[in-house]
Amino acid sequence: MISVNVSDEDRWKMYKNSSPLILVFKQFNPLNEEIENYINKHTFPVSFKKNKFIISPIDRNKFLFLIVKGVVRGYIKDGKTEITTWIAKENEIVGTIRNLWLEGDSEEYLQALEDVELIAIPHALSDYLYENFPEANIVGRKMMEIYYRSAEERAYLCRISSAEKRYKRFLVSFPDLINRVSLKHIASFLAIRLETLSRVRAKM
Amino acid sequence: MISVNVSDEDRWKMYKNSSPLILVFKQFNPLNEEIENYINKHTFPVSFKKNKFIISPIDRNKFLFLIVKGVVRGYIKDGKTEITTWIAKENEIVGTIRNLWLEGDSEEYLQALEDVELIAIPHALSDYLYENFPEANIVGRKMMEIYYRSAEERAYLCRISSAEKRYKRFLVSFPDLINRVSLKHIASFLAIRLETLSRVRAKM
DNA sequence: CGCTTTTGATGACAAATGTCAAATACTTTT
DNA sequence: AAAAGTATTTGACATTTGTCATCAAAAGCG
Repeated sequence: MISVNVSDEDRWKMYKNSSPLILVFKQFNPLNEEIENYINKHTFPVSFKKNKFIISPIDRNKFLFLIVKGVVRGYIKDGKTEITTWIAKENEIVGTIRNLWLEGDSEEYLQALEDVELIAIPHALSDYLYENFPEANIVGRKMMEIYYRSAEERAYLCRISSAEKRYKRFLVSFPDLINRVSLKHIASFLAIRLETLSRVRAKM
Repeated sequence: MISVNVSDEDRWKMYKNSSPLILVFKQFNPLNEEIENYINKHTFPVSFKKNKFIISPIDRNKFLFLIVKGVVRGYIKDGKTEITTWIAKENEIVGTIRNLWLEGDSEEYLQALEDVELIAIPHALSDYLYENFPEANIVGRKMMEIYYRSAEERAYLCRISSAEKRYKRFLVSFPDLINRVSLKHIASFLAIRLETLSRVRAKM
């Protein structure tokens, strides 16, 4: 379960009249007061310590999360090995989009790679906003376009032929993550072993 | 340039009162008559022979295309090698989404892998629909969610550790493409060499 | 139909990457 | 500061995949 502890309560009060989510949404479209109030009422902050898992199986598919502070990775278990499929930071929204293409096929996990502060966005809220506020669909559509592009970049990145070239592309595409994420996770994201990444870096 | 030849004209007449695009959109949300008319007026069919390129540099970023018939691949040139990043078939919409994350960095091409029939969707039309019809944003948002999932699947697929496992995943995720796409392109999509794919298949 | 081009399969070998083990460097905790 | 736990590097070697050459099969074409 997602636990709301004391410091979360404080943050909740702090954010009460203006969830950081509002600022993100407003980058895409103006919002009226009614929708802002609704968002403020139905989102809440949560925090996780470094290395903790953000979604327990129980809460899977109940929330999306805006990252207010910190870095989060998403990964899928393929037998014993973990495959990191994305790494996200501040002002990005993460979480499993529902209606998985191949449901039940492989489970996705989210893990905090730093102490993180998140805003939880219940899927029930998204549903309500999409149903009742046309502008929510504008915001959602524009954000999905951006997330689609970033997923395409990830799909391209891992098809680059050599470990070295993939790493170089990573440096260009995600320059800010290099110093925040351990090489272990970067290697997993690049679909190479830690030792190979270490050698690629030594050579450069 | 996109050329509209005689048979395209015929198809245009045939589709005049109901672009196949309408049917696709209606799977996501009802459309009123006004928007239907607008779509019918501003989309048009085009066709390409097998192996032809669908977007010339001149027309890059001017259209999306609904695939009515056939298979299309998208690829990016990485030096001399082509990297196939997706393969799409009937009822999917393809084309470069504007506002590339890293613009000018790498060029994306579209190629017909069978004789294809497409409906061209000018970006100007998308813009107009999003501006003037709230339901267009509902349709767009829902479609982008689906395309996002499929991009995530592609990003996951190519991170699977061995050629054989990637191929097996491909068989499960894209069963209908096996018999329509040459192994050359499947190998490129799986980020392995044709010879490797050939050996993986021989072993199975 | 015969010719040419493309596609796919296979062998021999090279190069890249993975695996395992150990050493070193960093962080965190006590 | 010492101890314990991670993170990263490095070496030796195994395995996978790529490369190049060749051949056969299939598809396209006059």
